[in-house]
Amino acid sequence: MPDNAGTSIPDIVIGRLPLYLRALRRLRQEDKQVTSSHELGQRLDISSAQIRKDLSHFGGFGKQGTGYQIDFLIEKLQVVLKINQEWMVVVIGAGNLGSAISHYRGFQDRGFRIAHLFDVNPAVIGQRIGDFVVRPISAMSETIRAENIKIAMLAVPAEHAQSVADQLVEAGVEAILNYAPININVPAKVQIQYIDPVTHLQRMTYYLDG
Amino acid sequence: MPDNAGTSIPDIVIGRLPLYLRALRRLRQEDKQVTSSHELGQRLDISSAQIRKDLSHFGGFGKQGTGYQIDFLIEKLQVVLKINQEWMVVVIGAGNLGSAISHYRGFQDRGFRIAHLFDVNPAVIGQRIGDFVVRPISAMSETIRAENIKIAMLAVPAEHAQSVADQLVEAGVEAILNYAPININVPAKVQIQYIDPVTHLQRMTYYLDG
DNA sequence: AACTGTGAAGTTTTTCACAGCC
DNA sequence: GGCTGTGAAAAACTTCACAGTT
Repeated sequence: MPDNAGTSIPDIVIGRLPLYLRALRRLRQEDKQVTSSHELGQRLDISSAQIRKDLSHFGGFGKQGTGYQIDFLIEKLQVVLKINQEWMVVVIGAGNLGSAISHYRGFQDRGFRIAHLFDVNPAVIGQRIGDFVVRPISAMSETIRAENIKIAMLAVPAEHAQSVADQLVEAGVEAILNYAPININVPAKVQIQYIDPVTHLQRMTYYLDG
Repeated sequence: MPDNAGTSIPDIVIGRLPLYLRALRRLRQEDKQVTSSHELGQRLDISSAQIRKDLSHFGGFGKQGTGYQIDFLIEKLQVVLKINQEWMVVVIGAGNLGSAISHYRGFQDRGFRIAHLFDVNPAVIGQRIGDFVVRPISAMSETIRAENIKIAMLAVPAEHAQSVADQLVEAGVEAILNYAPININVPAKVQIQYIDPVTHLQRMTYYLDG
């Protein structure tokens, strides 16, 4: 759980902002200038009251009778989420998953740039994957420290996830996106998020008949 | 939102069960036989009361004074989640992401088997990716119907996600795991879950300084 | 002694509903 | 007329705390 001591804004609200942002950018792509809590809500399957209340935590971004200026709201949300800047990210693990992450072009225009790709396997170190040359994990801590990198994506086998995470934290990383299907423990000040497709699938099968 | 009309068990509870299951399997790997709500909670960063209450929705799986038999609880949770069977899954999109998904070996022992991999691009149709030969998307609906497949993983570009999802639903798919960074609309009876790494990253940057 | 299962209490989150503005 | 922002009400969720069991 994120440390909310200083602010009063619920984490669950923060978690919805990226969804609003994604939908807003989509609307802009469709050449819309203005939207409403109702329209956004319909797209996201979230009530309009919810959206208005969430946004109201950060100031009055809308206009009565009119709605929200899409460009303006995008800008504001980017500032709130601190993605009105580009964050450098490292990827650990150059297997199938790390490789797919490294090839993905969708980070760049949403606030993130992959700076390095590390792996422990001598067979892949030095090889080119996407725009990166795989670097040895032995150089990881030093690089992270030298470049003041705060965010890591972890795509190593489950059995190594905890120890690599420990190294990342020790090197100064403050946010980890863990793709390994295992819980890892980090200090409270370090942010952690998980991506495990199987948990999503298992959540859905509950509702299927069969 | 899943349709909870019939049952009274909150979706948020269902969403935690896969996490319990994952942790339990880990404990078993460590050769433990028995655990407690306290031990599980510590690993998952969830309160022990929460875990006990969640599990109590499905019956008394534990023993006072002792805790939970790990094998027994795993079995019970698998039945609750309906993964005491193997679900066939199709993957749509054979790009970097679809390819990584198709190579991933972690589905099999958690209740899912990839049956087919589809793509629209003639250049990749017929090619081998992992254990699969990429099939044309034109054959998708018929195959899904013929094999009574209920689950799909969607790894196509955002601009095609909605139309492919429509086809999937039309063909009888009842659960979609969408990797495209866009919201899609499906009938209420169809389950949908999203995987978008960027939303996770954006949620974490809010808490970083800088 | 250790731990579960659970009502009751407490907290958080969502929805309602409407005053106020464009 | 349409829409936001927001207190107040309602609903959902989590934690407490303890009786009961092994």
